[in-house]
Amino acid sequence: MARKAESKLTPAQLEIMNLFWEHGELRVAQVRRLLSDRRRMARNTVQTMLTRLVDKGWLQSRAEGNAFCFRAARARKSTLRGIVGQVLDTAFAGSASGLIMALLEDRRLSSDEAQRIRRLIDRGQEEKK
Amino acid sequence: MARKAESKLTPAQLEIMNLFWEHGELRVAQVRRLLSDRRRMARNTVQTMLTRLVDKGWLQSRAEGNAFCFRAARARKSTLRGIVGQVLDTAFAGSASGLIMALLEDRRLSSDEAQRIRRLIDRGQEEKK
DNA sequence: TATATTCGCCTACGAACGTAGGCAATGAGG
DNA sequence: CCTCATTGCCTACGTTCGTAGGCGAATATA
Repeated sequence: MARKAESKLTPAQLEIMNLFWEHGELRVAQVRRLLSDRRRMARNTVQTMLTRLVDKGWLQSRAEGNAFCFRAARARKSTLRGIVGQVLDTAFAGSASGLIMALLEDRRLSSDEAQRIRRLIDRGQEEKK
Repeated sequence: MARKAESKLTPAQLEIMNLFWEHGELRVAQVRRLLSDRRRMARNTVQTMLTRLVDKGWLQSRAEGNAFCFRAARARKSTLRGIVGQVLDTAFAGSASGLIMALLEDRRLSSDEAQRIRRLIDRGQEEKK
């Protein structure tokens, strides 16, 4: 599949991408409205960001009547995988346990989450065999 | 402790900080030499980056003779914790298991690492009680 | 029909980054 | 004493990011 250069997303861009992954297809005004809860910005700011995200291949746009519809061009899953991989390499020298250690220092897990994670690890181990 | 605004490190900056966390106190020329393995840059480029890192409180400098010595001003551990926390919030909406899931999808763990991580989780759970 | 709203597009601007050139001082070697 | 390499400091330049203003077209509304 040759992931193409993965031009890292900034936090603000990621925040926008999250909207698309959650809501599917959106128009500029909708993005702005959804975003307004946590981050107020002018219409043109949103427009610019969307345009740039299209330029870099994170969004696709489709003309619908007089306006435009945007939607995510890459899956959330693989994107997050890329982000984690990036952090893993640059900050933790590839040590997954190092990363998880930092994670656990920062946040206490709920028993529920701990359980879930344990299952994930076990499953990963099984597949490997 | 009031972590002060944590003005995020870029990948290049993190690469430099890693050198300081590993080697302690360094001068410009040394940084450049250590860096040259993976990233060749002019002396002044290194100098500029160090100056900026000092400005932002990531490094401290100390005059020694005619030259300067730099060293990390913040601990590696808390910095990494901050980075992970940032990713956790912006990309995974605070879901630690989501992050770990992405991690496990990207890399197969060695049995060794899996074991270590399980221990980390168990320990976290014990402390909580 | 006249006015207000919505939208796309072009342009801009300050900050931060990565990159680096050039100059002045200082110290080492001949 | 003169020359050369090292180092600090100031300045600069192209790019990306976040922010947004303004113009013109289309659409809705009075």
